[in-house]
Amino acid sequence: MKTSEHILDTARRLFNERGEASVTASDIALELGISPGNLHYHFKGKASIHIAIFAQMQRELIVLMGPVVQAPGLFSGTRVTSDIETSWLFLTVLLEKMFQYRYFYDSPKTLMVQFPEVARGFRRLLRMKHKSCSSIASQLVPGPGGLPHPRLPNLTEAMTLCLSCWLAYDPLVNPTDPDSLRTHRGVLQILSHCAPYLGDEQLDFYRDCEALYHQMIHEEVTALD
Amino acid sequence: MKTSEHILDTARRLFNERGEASVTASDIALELGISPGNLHYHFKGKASIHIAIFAQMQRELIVLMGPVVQAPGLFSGTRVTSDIETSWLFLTVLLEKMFQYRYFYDSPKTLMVQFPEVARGFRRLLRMKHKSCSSIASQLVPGPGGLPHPRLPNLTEAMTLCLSCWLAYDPLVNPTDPDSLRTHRGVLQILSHCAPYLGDEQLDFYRDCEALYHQMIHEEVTALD
DNA sequence: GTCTATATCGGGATAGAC
DNA sequence: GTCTATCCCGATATAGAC
Repeated sequence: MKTSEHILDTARRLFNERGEASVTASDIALELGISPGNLHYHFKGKASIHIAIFAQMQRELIVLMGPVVQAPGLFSGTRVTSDIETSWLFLTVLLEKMFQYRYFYDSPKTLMVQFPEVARGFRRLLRMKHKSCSSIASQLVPGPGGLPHPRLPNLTEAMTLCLSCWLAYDPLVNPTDPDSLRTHRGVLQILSHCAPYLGDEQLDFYRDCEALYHQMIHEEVTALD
Repeated sequence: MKTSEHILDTARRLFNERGEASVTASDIALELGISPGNLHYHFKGKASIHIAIFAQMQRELIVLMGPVVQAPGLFSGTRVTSDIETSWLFLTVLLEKMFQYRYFYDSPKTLMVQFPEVARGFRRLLRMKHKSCSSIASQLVPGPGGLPHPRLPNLTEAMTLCLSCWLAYDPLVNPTDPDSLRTHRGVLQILSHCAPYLGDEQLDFYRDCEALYHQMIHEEVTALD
């Protein structure tokens, strides 16, 4: 593995753990066991590290969401339950990937004001998240007579907001929860917006997920004892 | 008006406009037309300014939410429509107050990791927001036979998330919107979570609000022409 | 309370040897 | 590619006159 990749990995980890603002270039070098001068040889300051990490995140998220955005038919399974199962899996993978870059979602503004290309990229990702949520919602909540449900725009907006802000919000409410629980609860919270409209079969699956979640909480509590 | 109050006002304005991270103590002094030395006489660095501004926000938000949190009966009007009207007004005032301190909601983590007292205060405010949303939701969405609605916890959580994150999220989607529109849309978005459960009379009021919102957008567009 | 001038400190950038 | 050593600069803190 190349040094430059090591640098990006370590930087991302420190940003996630300690908060972007309180990590200096020297901190990253120290953690890696290389000299600040050497780090500067690979990346000219924190700025270029941020650009590189964001580009990495953008590539990986586009790989995930691209198919869904371009072909909404991906979510058109034949069985009723396949819709919500597929949505559940998709959101889990998406949220886990975002979690790897969670420092960014703590304060998107900070990096967006500094780097225009990050701002553009983030808006693009946000549009893709919006389309992904729209895809999910229109599959799970069909309108009357094949038409879109009248509340679909509102529903999509709420789900996109939840998807975008979950990683910043949940740690404030539940600071000590383990990562897997956080992701799982996030997916549930996003899907819960569709709950009032779900049919019986879909609702069963949703309730299975909820039960699984409560079971995870229980295991977590007993593990702490 | 005392100099120290001027300092807090100017600091808050600059933080909101340019982002907290990119405003230095000297910037604040320059904007006020006083010397950096004089500013340092009143507040020992940016840190104590942040503490003071947060304390101010906390006081004002507690004044707003205190009555609602302590006496949920505040929202128990006799007319059906009074519930949603009162909720609409309450959320509007609350969101407008939060808007005055919006720089904080762009990156709560940043200040929370630096100052433990801010972290504690913010969690307290978050719990009050949660209770406020719970109050609103339980009024608008009564369960069967006087019991709480089975989906009330989920609904409350979604509304609290929306209330907490709106000021950070909406500017990313609609960067150029005027402030009043942003607040109004935020209130609508929070209340929209209750829409699937609203009765006819309440739904009428909600639709009136939506119509008003679309009218505001139209006026905004024509004003730009 | 307010100013000017100066000191300090830390992160980031650079030079040159290996 | 990597190191050590040094320089630079911006933000903050301090000293002392008015």
